Amino acid sequence: MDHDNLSIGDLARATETKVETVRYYERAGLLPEPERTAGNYRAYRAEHLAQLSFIRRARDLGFSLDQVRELLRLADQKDQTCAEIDVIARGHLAEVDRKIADLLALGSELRQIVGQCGHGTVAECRIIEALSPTETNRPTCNFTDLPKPSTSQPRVKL
Amino acid sequence: MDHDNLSIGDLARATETKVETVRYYERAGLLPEPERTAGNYRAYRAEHLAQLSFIRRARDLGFSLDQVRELLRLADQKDQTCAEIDVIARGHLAEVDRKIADLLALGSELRQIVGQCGHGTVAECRIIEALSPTETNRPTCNFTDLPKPSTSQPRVKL
DNA sequence: TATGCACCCTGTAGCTGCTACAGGGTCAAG
DNA sequence: CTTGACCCTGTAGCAGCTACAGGGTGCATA
Repeated sequence: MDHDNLSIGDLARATETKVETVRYYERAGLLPEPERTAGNYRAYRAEHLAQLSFIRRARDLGFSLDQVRELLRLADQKDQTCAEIDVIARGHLAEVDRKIADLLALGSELRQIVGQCGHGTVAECRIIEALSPTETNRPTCNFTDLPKPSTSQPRVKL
Repeated sequence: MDHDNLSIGDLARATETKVETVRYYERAGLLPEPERTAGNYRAYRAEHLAQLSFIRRARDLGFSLDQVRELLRLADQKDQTCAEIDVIARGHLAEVDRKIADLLALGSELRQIVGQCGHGTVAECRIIEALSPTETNRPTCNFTDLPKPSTSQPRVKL
């Protein structure tokens, strides 16, 4: 590849991305289609490198691909206010905080269960017991009085 | 459905699971194939309800389907020690703790970035700036001195 | 000149854990 | 006899990649 063009492999190495992922981002509309060489190789330039770096950094910070697409679009409108950018970033932060709270709750529940294990036989295992339906923890079902469908919260996404 | 059999809908309601998910668990080998009625309907019994409750509880605690399969298998060997169960549970707890740590780090980084936003134009937006490659934050690339592929840590799974 | 090797291309399938159809069959009530 | 709620199978979709298969390109070396 000549002096100011980068092959897909160069770009991938420079951003610690897999080659397949770079192609995936192109298909997904996150990275513009680059020029091609005579041999049909992708030929990237500095702007692609900058854009892919931006994408990677945003991904590292946990933004979804949709959010990254939005951020890229907004980042291009240099004279607009950054209110929308702020909304995306704050929304994502709120999501991260929510996940931390969920995981903390989960972690303490798990820790409690694990802490009770007496290292005996499976029959007396408190972990299995904690997972099994008990008198107080049994799903409501005496085969005649089933509960109605409930719209419960979606469960924690790990 | 007769007096001590449950239809898939009954089972789903009793465990707050979608019908499709129950069938999925069967295909995935988590739930044994039940008997069928004359009309080819699945006919579940109390043991299926107990097992599905176990699965749901384990899933709520964030165990993977593979882990749940293992737990179910181990839970069946009542006279063995629960050492393997303990290993799975502790391993999962360690994973949850790791994710919490990752998310806390991520959250504080995000909070710092968001806190710097001056609500001006995109051109001066500190959020975009934080995402962009900078002098100190640029991917190593002067087009002649590219870094070698590095085996970095996998990024945080949100 | 041949050949080997590293790299590139496209296209497709796989991963997790569901969820959502489409296009049909079953069954009890009215 | 129709309506409606349920059930069946099979397949495709979501995110965000990752991993081939089956080929082509480009450069160094024997």
